[in-house]
Amino acid sequence: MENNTVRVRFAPSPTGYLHLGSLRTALFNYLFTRHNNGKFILRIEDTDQSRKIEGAVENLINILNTFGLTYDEGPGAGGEHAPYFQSERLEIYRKYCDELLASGHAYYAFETEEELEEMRRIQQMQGKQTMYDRRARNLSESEVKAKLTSGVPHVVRLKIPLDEEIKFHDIIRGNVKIETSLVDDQVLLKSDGYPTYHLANVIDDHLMKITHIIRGEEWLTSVPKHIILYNAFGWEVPQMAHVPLILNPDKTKLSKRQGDVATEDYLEKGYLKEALINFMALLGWNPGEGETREIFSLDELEKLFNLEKVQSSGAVFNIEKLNWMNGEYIKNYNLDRLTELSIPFMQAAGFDIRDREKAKRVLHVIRTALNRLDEIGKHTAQFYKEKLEFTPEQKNMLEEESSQKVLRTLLAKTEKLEMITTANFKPIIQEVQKETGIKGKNLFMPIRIAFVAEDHGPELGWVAYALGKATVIERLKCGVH
RNA sequence: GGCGCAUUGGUGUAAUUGGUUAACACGCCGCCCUCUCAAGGCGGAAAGUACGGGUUCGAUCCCCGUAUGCGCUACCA
Repeated sequence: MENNTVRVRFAPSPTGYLHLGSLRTALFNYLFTRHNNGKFILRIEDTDQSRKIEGAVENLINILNTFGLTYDEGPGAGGEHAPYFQSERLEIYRKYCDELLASGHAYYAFETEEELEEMRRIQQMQGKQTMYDRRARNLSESEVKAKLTSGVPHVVRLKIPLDEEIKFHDIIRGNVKIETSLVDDQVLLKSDGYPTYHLANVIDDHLMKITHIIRGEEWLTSVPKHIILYNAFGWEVPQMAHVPLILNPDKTKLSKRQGDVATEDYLEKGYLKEALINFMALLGWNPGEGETREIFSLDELEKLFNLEKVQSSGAVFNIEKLNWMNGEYIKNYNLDRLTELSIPFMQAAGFDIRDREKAKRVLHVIRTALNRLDEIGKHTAQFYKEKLEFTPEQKNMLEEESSQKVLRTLLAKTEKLEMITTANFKPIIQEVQKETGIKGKNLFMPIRIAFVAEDHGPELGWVAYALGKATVIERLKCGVH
């Protein structure tokens, strides 16, 4: 039973923020795991000492949690394959690397980075392809021993078999084959003693019993290196699925240069996590079979997701559609939760939101106009005016004889109301219309202006509801002479 | 340059094992609703499936070639 449990991993390197592409990779991994009742493992690939960033891991875990992409094993969650930080597994890599050295699948190399650069420069000048010329493969045993004992800095490289063809199957792309003559003798162990991605990744995936590797397409061409490693160790190769890239509008790989790529930034702008998840899931995947719905909860996605329906070509990140989808979520969200989420944005816009009930009413009334929570300020402002300031045109409108009639009649009727609800104010306006014979713009505009000193906004009945009876009465009294 | 992957309206996608007026959504345009702004409803423009060859009675779907795009080509992941 243990043997056929699906085990999947998300293995980011902590960069300080979660790239949208990584979010989607994490999501696909998560969905695949849950769909198959498997285990989701989080592993931190922090083998690049030069890119260490303080707090990056905490941030990453935080984000995964807020999106509900919970993992079964990993930092904080424990698990029998700990530690889950590659930087804490150095001895493991070293041990397996020694094995490779002993079996002749790997070898020591002593070139400095400068020498390698020089080598590449020459190759480039000669029009040859740039790759390690494998010179250290010819070092005699005694030469190697001498350099080692005298402490010359060294790396360990993978001995790629010459002239073989590596074939493999990718769940998303089908069969792929690559000539080994084109594959570089990859560095496995760096001179600082840290493993490269390739070594650490293969060892950990095997040790952690990963059954399916789901990662970005940019890894596709390095699969042969990994397969050679699995073979050298005599390990079974996990199944693989390389998901398409997320692209900029100009079809290049989604990058920082052309907008926000950090998931955090989207949260800050008031995109809801449910909308982000929903949208990212549909970027490169769809349920197929004529399904035309597009709004899916995480639960629904878990039920529907399968790797076979993942697209094989890159998907442009269409922010217009995200905006629409986010708007859909805002319109249909539980109002109390929406209010909670909105409070920080209202605060940021400088409103006094101590009255939660009012904030809730305001949200109820303006949510249809919203695509993002950070747009809240401009739609909410009219409900939080301390005192009204009228434009000359608005003043004229209020002074009109008919306007005064409308306001007076409305005031009398409003005072009789116990409280204003979403439904009971509109009928009152209609009564005013009947009694005064005034209708259309001449009926509504004076009221709107008297209420909020604005020409636009939600329908009047709702404006009154959001304002509350006390304010409505007060404003009407102000408007009447 | 080499290698790999990809290619359905502007964008995301759909199209039972080859047979559809090539569907849905976003965006865009128009109309309706309406005090305004949104939302909502209705409708429209927009791809003959990158191009060229095959295979087939028939190809978006299978095969080959070309073009284009992207990715990789580090002691980064």
